Amino acid sequence: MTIRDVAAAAGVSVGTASKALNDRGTLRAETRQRVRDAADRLGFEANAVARTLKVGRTYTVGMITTDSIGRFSIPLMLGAEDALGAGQMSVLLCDARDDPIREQYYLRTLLTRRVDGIVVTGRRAQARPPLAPDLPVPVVYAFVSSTDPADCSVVPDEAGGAAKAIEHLQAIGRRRIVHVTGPEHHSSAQVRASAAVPALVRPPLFGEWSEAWGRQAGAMLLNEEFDAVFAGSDQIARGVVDTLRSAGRRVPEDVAVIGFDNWDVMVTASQPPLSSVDMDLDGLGRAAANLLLAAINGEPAPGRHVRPCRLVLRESTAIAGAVRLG
Amino acid sequence: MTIRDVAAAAGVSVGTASKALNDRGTLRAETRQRVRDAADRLGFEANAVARTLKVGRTYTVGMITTDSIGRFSIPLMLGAEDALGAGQMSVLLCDARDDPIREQYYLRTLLTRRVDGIVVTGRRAQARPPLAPDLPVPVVYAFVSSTDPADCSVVPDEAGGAAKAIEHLQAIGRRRIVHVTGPEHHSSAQVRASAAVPALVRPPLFGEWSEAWGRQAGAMLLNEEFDAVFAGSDQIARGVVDTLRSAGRRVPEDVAVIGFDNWDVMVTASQPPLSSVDMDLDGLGRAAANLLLAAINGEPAPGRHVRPCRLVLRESTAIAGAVRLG
DNA sequence: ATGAAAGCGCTAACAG
DNA sequence: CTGTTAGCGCTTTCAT
Repeated sequence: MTIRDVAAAAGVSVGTASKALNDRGTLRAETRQRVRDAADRLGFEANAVARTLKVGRTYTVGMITTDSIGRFSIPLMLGAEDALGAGQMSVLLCDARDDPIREQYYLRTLLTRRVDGIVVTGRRAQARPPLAPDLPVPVVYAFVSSTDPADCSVVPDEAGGAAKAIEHLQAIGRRRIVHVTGPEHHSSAQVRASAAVPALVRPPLFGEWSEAWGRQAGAMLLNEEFDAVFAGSDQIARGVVDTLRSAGRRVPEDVAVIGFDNWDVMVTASQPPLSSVDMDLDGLGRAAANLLLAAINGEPAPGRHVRPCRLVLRESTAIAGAVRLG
Repeated sequence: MTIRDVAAAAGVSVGTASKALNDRGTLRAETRQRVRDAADRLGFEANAVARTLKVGRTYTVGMITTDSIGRFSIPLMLGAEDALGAGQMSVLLCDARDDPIREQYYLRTLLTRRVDGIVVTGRRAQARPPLAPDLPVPVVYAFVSSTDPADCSVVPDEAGGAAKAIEHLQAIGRRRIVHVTGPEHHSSAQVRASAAVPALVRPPLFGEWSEAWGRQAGAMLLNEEFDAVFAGSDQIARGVVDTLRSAGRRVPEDVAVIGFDNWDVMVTASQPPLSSVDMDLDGLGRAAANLLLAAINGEPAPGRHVRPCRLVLRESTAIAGAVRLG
């Protein structure tokens, strides 16, 4: 079943059939219709492979997730996939699992398949070395960024997000703010903590990205004076909240708590529901996709593109209340 | 940069170059090497599109996730992607978002691109109508299954998993078991509940797939007598545990609790960590991929392939203890 | 308005 | 052992 068969069925040449099917050239309306009818009748589906070979574009992009696909990559991927799909692009999925060998293998596969471009995503916001030097197709890094400043990366403004969280806590009257977050060596923990530090009543507590650590940190803080917690993640926030409430502190009346990530399952299951900083990963993925599409169309936008985070307010910081201490 | 350039650089014909690069035909070792050197020197990457057009296989499969990619599709996808990658297959990602229009659009895209096969995944274990009748390529359904029994589906044995959970609770001496689960109309809730019912001390409590519902159900149960809870999901289990503990019941001493899904972030964050039923979604994805590869190679295995669930035991059912009631 | 023909990059059958 | 050639299915000049 090729365009030959359609042409034969419609009694025209393949060239004419091609024009009819693609709305090109100048054809009599009647002819066009006749070809289309024949195509429908035969259930003809044009072979994209052949077209690709002819026109030189595959309308395909590769998506490499450096670390394994996790909670962060998903919204990124979906946003990107959706935006690319709107541009008629298909997405080849490559899960590199944090393995440089796999990454290079996938890269070669993608180049061999002549993708029009590549988006690289991953969990770690930290800058990473470029995929490879001098790639023949545009690459955009989403969430992860490249150490080469000439590469196109789109990243969340984590420092800005942290600042918004702090400002919000201050706006509801809190003055004694503490910060509990992930591992000190983790770039996101560092960036968020640095942005918060000027407003903190004590040095940040670094630990793990887990609820258990949140609970532990909460316990450690019980004999200190504070009226707000900015947590480096929703999981940590939830752990903190649990401990505080078990110890009789009211949230948000006694202590307001705000998390980071706005991970639905965490923020809604927490009691009370958590205010949080949303990095808009879906939008990030979309933005990355659009930058890639632009680059493919010859309008690259090199450099780091920083996108704002958004505050999502829920009960855990709901009550402005009075300033309770000091 | 085509094979022509390589041939020219090596001083051979394109045919010879092709053979050298693909280890076909009979060539002098020296010639073969000369061609390879030229290819390396020029950084030649064979054009997979052209090869595809010639040999008729794309070594690409489509992966359609019916509902949006979520917690369940991810391990499925990754398992499948990994297994397919081992077979040199690339994966085209299609997120249909529960929209039949999108699904059909993607299906056409995939057919147009001449994928060698399609895997369909999704969150709902419930059977769904086939993608389309008489597809020219093999399709396998993973987790979701097709209503057409002739289609190839691979699904978890949810009833068996529920039975294992119940047996485990009985094995540690529990006799008054209750079941709290998701919406009654949800196929997974039904299947799991049906398997549990003979062993239950009261009718199942149907509600939602949320922690909040688990808490609520826990509260409703407080004035009943029971020594074990089989929850339809880890989230529900966690909610139940929280309520029980707040009310002074010890888990697992007074009430053993087991969940379903073995969702790491839930089972580990719960206090105590939750025993759970694991559907081995990664293995499911792998199995689906292998069935698809087999079908592509002319050895289809039609029908429903049921895979066992696995019990993962943690503290929430850790203590055998004495039978406390009855 | 339509048809004929060249060619995208590669492989494979057939000559030499 | 190596070169020549004929396509894979489609698009696109260029004639007619």
